[in-house]
Amino acid sequence: MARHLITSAIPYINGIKHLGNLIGSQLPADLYARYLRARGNEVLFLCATDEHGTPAELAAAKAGKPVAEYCADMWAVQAEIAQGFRLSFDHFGRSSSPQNHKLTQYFAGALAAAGLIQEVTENQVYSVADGRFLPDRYIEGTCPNCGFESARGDQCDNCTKQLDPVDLINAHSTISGSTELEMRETKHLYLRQSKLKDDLNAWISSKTDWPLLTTSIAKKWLHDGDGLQDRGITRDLDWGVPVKRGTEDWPGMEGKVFYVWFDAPIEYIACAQEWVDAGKGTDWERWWRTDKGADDVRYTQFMGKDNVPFHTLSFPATIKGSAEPWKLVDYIKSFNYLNYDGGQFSTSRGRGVFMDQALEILPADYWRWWLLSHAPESSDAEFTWETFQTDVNKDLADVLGNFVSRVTKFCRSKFSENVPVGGTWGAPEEQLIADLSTRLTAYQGHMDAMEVRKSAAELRAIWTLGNEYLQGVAPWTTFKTDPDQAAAQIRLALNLIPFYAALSAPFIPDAAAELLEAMRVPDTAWPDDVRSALTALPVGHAFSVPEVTFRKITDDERSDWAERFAGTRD
RNA sequence: GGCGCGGUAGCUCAGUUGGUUAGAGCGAUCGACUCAUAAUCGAUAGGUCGGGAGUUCAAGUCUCCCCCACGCCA
Repeated sequence: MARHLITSAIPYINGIKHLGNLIGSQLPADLYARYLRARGNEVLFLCATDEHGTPAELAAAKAGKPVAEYCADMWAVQAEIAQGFRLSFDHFGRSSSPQNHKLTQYFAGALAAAGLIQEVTENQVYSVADGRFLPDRYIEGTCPNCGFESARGDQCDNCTKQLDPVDLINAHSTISGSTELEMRETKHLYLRQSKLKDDLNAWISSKTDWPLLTTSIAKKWLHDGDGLQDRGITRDLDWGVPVKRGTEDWPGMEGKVFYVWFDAPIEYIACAQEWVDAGKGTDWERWWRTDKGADDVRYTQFMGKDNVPFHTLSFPATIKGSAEPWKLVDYIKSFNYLNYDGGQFSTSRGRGVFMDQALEILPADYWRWWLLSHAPESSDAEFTWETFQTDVNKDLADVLGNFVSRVTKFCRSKFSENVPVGGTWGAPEEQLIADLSTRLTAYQGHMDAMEVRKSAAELRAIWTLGNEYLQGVAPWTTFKTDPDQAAAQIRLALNLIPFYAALSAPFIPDAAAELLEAMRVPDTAWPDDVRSALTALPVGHAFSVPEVTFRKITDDERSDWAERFAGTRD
């Protein structure tokens, strides 16, 4: 069996993520991780919180907490919600961990030694009242061109004219409102990505099997304008990884930290160290160092399209530039955006459903199924309450849930709560096995290829085969003239339940577990062979009729939720 | 303004390297069944594949122009 390293883009720390964020990386990554584990592969699935940068500092200030405390609290919140959605991370780390601090500084040292770090002195806007340098997005003023009052430091959103912060009339800090701004000289480190352009280009060009979305974004950044630009990797902030060259101080860089986009991807590696230090694993290097056993690892990253440039270029530049045998990503699966009811999900405006709210109103499996079966793979996708209600009711309650219900209840009323004896298989059963085998092969093919929507459609078709079979052989009719034959039919149908549970677990793990429990099957292997899987339950095996596995979403609930989540989050 | 992803049945989407009557699910209509969460199963209807021009024996599928929507950027 193969070894798979899987990472999901790490969510930013400042608040709870919405469903669009969830389906953009963590959820499909979890689907893949669960599937590969079920198929017997060795999997290391990592995620973490991305904690550094100005937004975290501001959010902490707004919450009235020291930033370290705020981040620790929010990490705990996000970890709990991730658990609520059954995201099966082997470790959920933090980019602020000591391991990441050390490793980030280590990479900076290696890049410097390779001649890929350049020290640049530049002028930036400094806010005396805030006591800090201000990124362009935190400076506003009146546009000298059109008079728009909320023009940002880098451009006017009204007339689109490109601006310099010094051009603005009445320029002020959006943090404090202070107009006491001045230009100050400051020194920063730049990663000379341009020197790695050819190497990165050749590498990206060799990835012909990557999603178009991934490679097209990468190539745009490589070739647009003057090509790949050198990138500042330090900031004048307090909260972050202190700038060091390995373990040594970096003269002239005192009091500065690495830019969040430099240290965040390195957390993928540091997270594996955290995983070991937490006592969950024994050797992280065999996942990350190709000279120490990671050469047979297949590394897959999941992310939304906004993260693609950093994962196709910036982070690979860090890895390649270090000239050390770190594991490079083998496959990048990227996703478009999920829209909410005709518009965008909006964290700032509280528009749409957020992860904590979703779990308050429905079990995780409902969301997992709908989001995955509508994953925005080829283009942006649309969430509406109408489709959510009809799809979930139809797929989960009517097709799968009701199948389990009709089979177990029929058996209980005509036979008992034990797998009945008697009868033999004939043509309909052979046909069912053939059909299931065909679809199982297709399902596995789509899952292997990370074709999420197609996988969901195939799984649903497998569920439907059970209903088709029952409708065809009609055990309720057979029973009147040939109870033994009806027993054979319902025995087969009962066996379909654990079979479905095994195949469905990557999508709907809780429901799958409930079905196995009801059927009194302690554990189930992936059904490589359909025929043997459908004879797994021994005659006389006791089971119980499960509770309603999926209740339906009512019209009242749908309209209530549509109203509740349309506006502002309180 | 530049760039990017799209524009396929009422809705959500599939459509490999151009090749027979363009597919699926939902919804709709009709029928079957009655074991089941008023569930299920079957059948039928529904599309000038955004518009136009071109290449070709043949284009949803390639080329050019235009329109629309969304996103990114300067």
